[in-house]
Amino acid sequence: MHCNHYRERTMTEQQAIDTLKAKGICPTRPRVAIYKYIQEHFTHPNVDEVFTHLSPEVPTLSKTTVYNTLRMYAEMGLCSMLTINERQLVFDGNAKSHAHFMCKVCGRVYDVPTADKMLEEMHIPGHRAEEMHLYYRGTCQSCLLKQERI
Amino acid sequence: MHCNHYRERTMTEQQAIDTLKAKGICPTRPRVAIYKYIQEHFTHPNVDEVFTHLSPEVPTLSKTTVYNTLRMYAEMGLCSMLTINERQLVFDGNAKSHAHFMCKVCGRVYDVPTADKMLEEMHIPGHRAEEMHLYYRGTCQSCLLKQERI
DNA sequence: TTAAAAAATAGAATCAGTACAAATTTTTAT
DNA sequence: ATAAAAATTTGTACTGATTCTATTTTTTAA
Repeated sequence: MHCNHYRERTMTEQQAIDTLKAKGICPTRPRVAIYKYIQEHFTHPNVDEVFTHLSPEVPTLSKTTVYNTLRMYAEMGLCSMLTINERQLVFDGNAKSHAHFMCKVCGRVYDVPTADKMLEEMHIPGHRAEEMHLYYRGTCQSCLLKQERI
Repeated sequence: MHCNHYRERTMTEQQAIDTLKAKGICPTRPRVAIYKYIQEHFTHPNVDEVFTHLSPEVPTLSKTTVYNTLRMYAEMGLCSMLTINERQLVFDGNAKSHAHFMCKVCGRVYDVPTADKMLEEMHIPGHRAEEMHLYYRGTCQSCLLKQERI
C-alpha cells in the first residue's frame, strides 16, 4: 500500500491520550487506538480500514464506534472527513485544510500541498463558511506510468 | 424551494437536442428531458429530484436511466457531479469548474463565484488532474437570519 | 459499593447507487 | 417497407456504506 511517506509519523499512546484530554474527550481504549491510527497512517483510510486494522488490538471494537468516533473527531477538529470518494467517506489525521487528489484508476487519495493562505482568503459573501475542501480527481503518477508500460 | 435565481434560464427542446447531437449523444426523450431539466434548474438536484419532477412528463422514466444519463453527462462534460453532500450525489448543469457552498442546516447547495483563473493555475506535480472541486460547508445566509430571529 | 451517566457494542434497518436481464425503441441494411 | 441488429430503457434484485436502536459495559460521582 502506497503512503504519503513524508507525512508519516509515530505517536505514543501518551501523546494520543494527552491530545484527547486537552479536547475534553475521555480517552477510552477504542478512542485512543483510533486517534493513534489516523495520526500514524496517512493513507486516507475509510472506516473499514480503520476497523480491520484495529480489530486485533481492540478485539471488542465495533464498526459503529469507528463511525461515531471519527465523525466526532472531525467535528472537533481532530481530523478531517473527506467526501472525495463518491462511494465512501475517508479520513485524514491532518485536520488542517489542504487539497487532496484522488486517482480514478486505483482509488488512492493523495495529499496535495497548497498555499493555505490563498485558500483561506477566499470567502463566501453572505454565508458563514466553516470548512473548505479542495479536491482533484484524475490519474495518479503511478497509474500513468503503468499505462505507459502496457 | 430556493434557487440561485441569477443563474436560471430556459432552454428550448431544440437547443437541448442540438447540444446532445453535437456531443454525439442520441437525443432520446428521457435524455432530452433530463438535459433540459438540469439546464433550467440550478438547485443542484439529486437523482430523486430529477426523477420526481420529470415523471409526469416522461411517464415511463426509470430512476436507473436518470442515474446513467446524469453520470454520462458528467463524464462527457455536459454537467458536473458533486460529492459535496455526504449522503448523495447532486448535479449541476453548469459543467464549468466553480466553487460550491453547502449549508449544514438546510442542506441547500449554492454556487459560489470564484476566480477561475486562480483555480486553474493550481496543478498537481506528478499526477494528471482531470477535474477540480472546491467545496465550502457552513451555515447559509438564510439559516443565519432564521437563527438570529429565534 | 452503588446508582447514574457516558460510552461502546451488536445487529437490524435504511437507503443511495449499481448490475443485470428482459423489453422496448431506434437504426440499419435490404 | 421490413427484418435484423444495435442501442436504449426499464424494473427488479442486489450491494454495501452508513445510521438507528436496544442492550451491555465502563466510568464517574456520591
